[in-house]
Amino acid sequence: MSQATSTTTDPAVDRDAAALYEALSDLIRVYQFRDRDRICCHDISVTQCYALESLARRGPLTLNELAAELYLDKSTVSRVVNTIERKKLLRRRPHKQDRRAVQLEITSAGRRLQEVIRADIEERERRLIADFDPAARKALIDLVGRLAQAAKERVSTASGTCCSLD
Amino acid sequence: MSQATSTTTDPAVDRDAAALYEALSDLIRVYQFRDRDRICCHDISVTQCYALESLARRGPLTLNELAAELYLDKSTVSRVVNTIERKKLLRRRPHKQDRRAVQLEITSAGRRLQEVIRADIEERERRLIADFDPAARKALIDLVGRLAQAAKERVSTASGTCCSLD
DNA sequence: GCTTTATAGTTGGTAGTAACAACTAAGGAC
DNA sequence: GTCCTTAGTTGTTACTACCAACTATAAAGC
Repeated sequence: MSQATSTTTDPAVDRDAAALYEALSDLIRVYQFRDRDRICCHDISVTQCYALESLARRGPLTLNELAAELYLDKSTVSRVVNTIERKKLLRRRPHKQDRRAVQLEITSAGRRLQEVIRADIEERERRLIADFDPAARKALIDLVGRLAQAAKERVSTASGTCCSLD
Repeated sequence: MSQATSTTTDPAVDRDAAALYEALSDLIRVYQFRDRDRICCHDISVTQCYALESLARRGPLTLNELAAELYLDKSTVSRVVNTIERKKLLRRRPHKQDRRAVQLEITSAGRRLQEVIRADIEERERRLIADFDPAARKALIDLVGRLAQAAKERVSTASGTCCSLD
C-alpha cells in the first residue's frame, strides 16, 4: 500500500493493468457463457444457482444477507427467491428473533441439485487445469483468490452509489 | 495432455479444481457487480459495453460475428445492437459483398465512451495489482490468459447443445 | 435460369434479471 | 405510545436471453 494508490506512475503497472483487463474480461465472458450453458440445462438460471450455492455454503440466511452476498438489490433477490421456492429448492421460514425477517433455507432437493451442478463445473475446471503443472495451479488459485479478495474489499468500501468513485 | 482427461485420479488436481471453482466464482460475482456498477453510470449496460468493446477491438463486424464473439444468440444481439444504435454509439451499414448482412461499426462517440469505461476499469485494475509484486503480476496475467484460452477452446469444441457433454 | 436449400438478420413470445420507488409490517428509541 | 428505522414485498420500467417463425438474399443443384 504505497502513497500512489490514486494514479500509479509505474508504466509496468499500467501495462499489466491493461493486460489483466483484457485477460479477465475474456475469461469472465467465456465463463459466464459456459456457466449459463451448464446450469440452464438443470432448469435453473445462473443467478438462481449462485443463490443456492450461497445458502449451501453459508447455511440459512435472511433475504438481506443473501442480497449482500450476491451483490443484488433485495427486491431482485426477493423475486429470485420466489422462483427458486416455487421449484422447491429452498424454503422461506419465519425468523426466530425477528418477525419481519425470513430465514432462507436450502431444501435437500436444492442441495442435491447444487451438488450436481458444482460437480459438473468442477469436472470442467479439472480438465482445464490438468494441463497446468502443480506449481502453476497453486499460483493461479492463490492469485485469483487474492484478486477476488481485493476486489471484494474495494467494492464494500466504495459501496453505495454508482460513480461515487473511491 | 495425459490420457486421463475424462476423470482425473490425481487427488491434487481434484482439490485444486475445487479451490479454483470457489475462487473463480467469487471473483466473477464481484467483477460482475463491479462492472455493472461501473458501467451503468455511463447509461449503458454490461452487455452493451462488451459489444462496443468487441467492435472497438476487432473493427466492423457482422451481427453474426458479434454474436459469436459475445457467446450470445443473434436475436439477443440484434436487440442489443438496436439499443446501442439508438444511443448513437454504433451504426448499422449495408455489407459490401452480402446484401443480407449488416456491418456494425462503432461511432466516434461509441469509441470515446468505450475508452472512458476502459480507462475507468483499468484504473481499478491498477490499484488492485499495485500491491502485487511484478513477478506475481506477470504470473497472474499469464495464467488468467491461459485459462481463458483453454476455456474458450473447450466451449467452441463442446459447443452446440446444452449438456451434450463430450 | 430456375428451383431448392442455406444463411443473415429481424420480430414474436416468454421468462428471468435488475434497478428504484413506494409500500406494509415489525422492531427499537425516547 | 409516537417516531424512526429496518426487513421484505410489490409496482414499474428496461434489458437480457432463449427458441421459433419469418423475410430477404445468396449459393447449389440440375
